[in-house]
Amino acid sequence: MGDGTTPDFATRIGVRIRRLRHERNVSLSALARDAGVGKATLSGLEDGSRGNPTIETLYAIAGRLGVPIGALLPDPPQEGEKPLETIHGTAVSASLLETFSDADTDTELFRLHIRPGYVQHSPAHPPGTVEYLTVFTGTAKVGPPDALLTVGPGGHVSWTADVPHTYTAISGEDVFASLLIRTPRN
Amino acid sequence: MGDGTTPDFATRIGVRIRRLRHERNVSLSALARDAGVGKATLSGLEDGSRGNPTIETLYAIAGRLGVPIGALLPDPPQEGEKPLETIHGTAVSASLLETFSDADTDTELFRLHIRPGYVQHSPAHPPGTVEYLTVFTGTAKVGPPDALLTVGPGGHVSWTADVPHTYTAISGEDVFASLLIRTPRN
DNA sequence: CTCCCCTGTTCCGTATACGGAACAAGGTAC
DNA sequence: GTACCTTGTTCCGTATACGGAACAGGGGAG
Repeated sequence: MGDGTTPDFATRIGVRIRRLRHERNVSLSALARDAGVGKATLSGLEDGSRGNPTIETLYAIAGRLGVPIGALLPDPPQEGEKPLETIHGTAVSASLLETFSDADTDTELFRLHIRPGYVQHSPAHPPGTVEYLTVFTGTAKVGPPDALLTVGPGGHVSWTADVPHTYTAISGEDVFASLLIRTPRN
Repeated sequence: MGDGTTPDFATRIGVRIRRLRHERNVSLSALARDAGVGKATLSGLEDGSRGNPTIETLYAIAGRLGVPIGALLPDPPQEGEKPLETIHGTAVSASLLETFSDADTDTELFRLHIRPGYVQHSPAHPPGTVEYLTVFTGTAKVGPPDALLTVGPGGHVSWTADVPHTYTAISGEDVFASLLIRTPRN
């Protein structure tokens, strides 16, 4: 490996950890102790000599710093242009930004890009699934074919997505939006 | 280690990877090859027998799947209560889930928890900043003091946040919500 | 049937991330 | 001065994550 990965990958993580640690005025020893990792590990990580930490290690450190893992890492990988083809993505590309599980619901947050000129079809999701769309730029027409909703910049709509539904960018403009999909568990 | 970490930590990652892979209709072999990791590694990761992957491995896989690292991981660690210093969080804890930069705007996505019984004050953000709040549970009253907005479960509001504003959970119920803050750059 | 290409799993030697311990250096107390 | 507590670094044996290779099984093609 090591080829696709950025060269200074190691140091970048180290710098972020050290910065976050200093912001909180905790010593290396203290953070290591509280996070349950060896001082050697943390020291090596921070100065970049230990390049490739384990998730468990990173988790412990991030947890103790009160930040999500993502905050410790260089910007998302996104090799080349693989935006994550959603369902049959000619019109829509969706990047899954985050998933989190509440007591009885799974939530997925996507960042959505709808290209004009096509209609994106999405099949029915499990019963009770609700989608929340917040549009930042452009105007979109979304929802079940018999109950399409139009939503412009700054607008927000939601619909139950347990029936087939579509996404369309209208007025020839690209649509950028965030999409939250909430699925009841079981 | 292994004490603070959830027990099924390993399997959770595996399940997510497998689900994302299946959604994309790629085989394990293909993903392993394209991501530049061993099939053994990926296989073990997916079925949970390989519990504690290296960041480099996870990065390669996430990159190839087109998702940020966070999407592969169980909920943010957040040991104890270290919610990422909001403003002066007695009433609100906010976890920064993701930040992304568009051409001229920085977007921050928070997961918000508003505790009832207090009023959370937030100072003015830079001019042009807009906040988008989507409430999942509870009812919140938010916005500038002279233009408070009430929003219940499933509801969504937005307001320009370049003036001081407040967050309150009303009706004695905890509010869980997602908050997007969009700040124009320069 | 054989041959080929694919699937995902398991085996195993090597590389390395891990934490405990020892360490030098800097403060403070007395 | 000594004694003690920090700080962050380095040494080193052990545990383990890694990928290459071998593997069993499933479809087609002919």
